[in-house]
Amino acid sequence: MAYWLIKSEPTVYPWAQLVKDKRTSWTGVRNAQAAINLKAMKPGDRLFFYHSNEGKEIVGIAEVVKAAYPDPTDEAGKAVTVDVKAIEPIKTPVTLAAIKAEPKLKEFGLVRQSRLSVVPVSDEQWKFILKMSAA
DNA sequence: GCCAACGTTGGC
DNA sequence: GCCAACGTTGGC
Repeated sequence: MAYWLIKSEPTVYPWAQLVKDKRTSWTGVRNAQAAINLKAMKPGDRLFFYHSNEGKEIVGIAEVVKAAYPDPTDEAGKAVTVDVKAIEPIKTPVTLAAIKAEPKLKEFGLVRQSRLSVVPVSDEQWKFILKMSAA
C-alpha cells in the first residue's frame, strides 16, 4: 500500500466537504507530474488531505477507492482523476510550519515541491506525520 | 528542439 | 499584495 498527499484549497473543496460527500472524484488535476502520481494510485492507498493557502495544514486522512481513469472535466482528454473517500479527521492538524521545522521531513515532497498538488509520501514520512498528528 | 516570456500556484 | 518557483507557450 502506498501513501500520498493531496492538496485542496479550503475555499474550493475543504475537508469538511469530503466528509459530507463521503466520497468524491478528485478532478481538475492538470499538472503532468501530479497526473503521473494519480496514475500510480491504487484502491486502498491512503492519502493525507492538505489545505493549501488557508490553513496550510494536514487535516484528514482519505483513501483511494477507484484507480485513475480519464477526467471527465478535461476536454483534452489527457487528465486523469481518482475517486477518494474520507476516512477520519486528524486529531491535531499538522501544519506546514511544523513539517518545515522537522529535520526528518526535509525530503518531504510538500516542502521540496511546494507547487505540486499530488505528492508521494514514504512509509516513514507517513508514520512520522501520523505521530505528530496524534500529539 | 531551445529558450525567453508569460501565467499560475502557494507561502509569506 | 508580493514574490519565488516552476510549468507552459510560442517564436525561432
